[in-house]
Amino acid sequence: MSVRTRFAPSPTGFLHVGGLRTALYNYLFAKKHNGQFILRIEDTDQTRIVPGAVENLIETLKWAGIEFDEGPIKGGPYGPYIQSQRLELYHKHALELIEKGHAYYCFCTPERLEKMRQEQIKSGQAPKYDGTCRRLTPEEVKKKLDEGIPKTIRMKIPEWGEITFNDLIRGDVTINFKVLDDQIILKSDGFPTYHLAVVVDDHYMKISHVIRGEEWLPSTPKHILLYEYLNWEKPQFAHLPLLLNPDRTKLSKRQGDVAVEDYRAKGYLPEAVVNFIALLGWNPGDEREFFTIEELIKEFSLERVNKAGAIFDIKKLNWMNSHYIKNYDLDKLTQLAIPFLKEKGYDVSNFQKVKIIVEAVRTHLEYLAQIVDYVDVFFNDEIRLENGEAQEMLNLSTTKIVFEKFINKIENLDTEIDREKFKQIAKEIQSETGIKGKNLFMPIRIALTGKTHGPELPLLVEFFGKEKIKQRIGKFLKV
RNA sequence: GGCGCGUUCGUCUAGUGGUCUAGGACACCGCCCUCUCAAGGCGGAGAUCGCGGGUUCGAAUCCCGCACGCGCUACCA
Repeated sequence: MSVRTRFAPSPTGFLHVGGLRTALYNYLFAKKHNGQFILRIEDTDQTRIVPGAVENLIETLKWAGIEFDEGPIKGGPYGPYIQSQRLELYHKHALELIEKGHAYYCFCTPERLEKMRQEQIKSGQAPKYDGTCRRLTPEEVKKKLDEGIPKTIRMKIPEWGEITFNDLIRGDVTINFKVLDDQIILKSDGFPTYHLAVVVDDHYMKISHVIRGEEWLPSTPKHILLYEYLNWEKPQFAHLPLLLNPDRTKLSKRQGDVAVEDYRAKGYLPEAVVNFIALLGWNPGDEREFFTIEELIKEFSLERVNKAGAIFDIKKLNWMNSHYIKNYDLDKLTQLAIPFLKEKGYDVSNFQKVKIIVEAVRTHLEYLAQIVDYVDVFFNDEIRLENGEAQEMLNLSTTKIVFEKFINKIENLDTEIDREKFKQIAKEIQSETGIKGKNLFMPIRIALTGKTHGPELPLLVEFFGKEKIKQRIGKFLKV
């Protein structure tokens, strides 16, 4: 049987980093086994739907490099892949469950249910459906149905016994039926709840492995029961540990960014985000840390997924992202950096110049949005000495010689200056005058920028070009 | 409250009975490199393996209990 996994988010907003990891693991597992990865939209709660969320979800997965084989828009042999378009299927099987005696109509109002729950909690009991409608006679049911009273359908949980299932990550898990509720599987608005929809869809879509968050572990017995009631073959289950806030609660807003889009907007690279997230809860068993998505596919296995939740450590993500920034294709990186510069009003019309800037400052960046903190030196034409040390360097007796030589050599250049030519010139000045090291370079840096530290000098020189250099150095030569 | 799952440096983790006086990475500190700032290289500090009992010649690794954390307990997913 071929491996088929799925990522099944509800379209309630942005893609959460935890969701991205779930999607990634599903994708990696499917691809590792030459299987298919399916995207399915679980929009059975009509009250929580956010317009545009599906498009956004797809776009974000695409950004991350996670491609699905079947899903909304793209289609596939087992569609539609949006649950709100599969309602008849859920109805059909809900009815089948009633016929087989595994489910029943419930006419209890939400108000009564809520009141019942409150009383149960108050008296120290576990909140649980009291079974009122489970005990209705067929005649009573027919009568209420004929009267058109709003109804839901509940699945029957056996009154005693327990169920044990094997989780690929946690091993055998046993849960007693006593603690399970007669869950509503079809709501009064005609939509299924998660429990019915997930089982029906996973069956029809031939999902072989259900890989999802740990929050689903306690309700897995309900799903297994449904498979058994419907006489369907069960998939394998794997429940992933949760991603946590620094205070160990479930990763959430309010404690930093949780939407993948937030990271994208700040200029985190998709390769870095995917690499980092893959390592939160999984490791290759050796000490490698950097992986392309292809390498992840090759290495991934559920056996090496951890059981305990992992704190989302932004510092380590920053380190990993900075590593990717340092090694990224410079043209691509420049393209990605341009919007941040543009937004601050910097002139980005000359791509080659911008490229020099990016090359010069990339070692400082944890994420691209930070680039604007380092580029002032390239765009500010008003040179002002930043401190006494700068002045002291300029006062050095050797400085005047360096400046004169430098300008002279620049003027004799029949082409524009670049980093290599600058290095050559510096070498010449050194051999001709004996001035070297700090006394040679620092005055030039200061004359060009006013500052005693900054980007690599050869790149600054290449960026400014002959004219600007002559202007700036000339200014200090006159004084 | 009930049920379930989990627990190795601050964080991500390696570890499946002896090679663990517990390894790697991030962050932190120092040194080297260097015109500067970064980057990079090298090194340092940092974990009584949640606690208590067992089993065993020997336990981070197996068993039991406890504690703590998290999750679930909806006509939400």
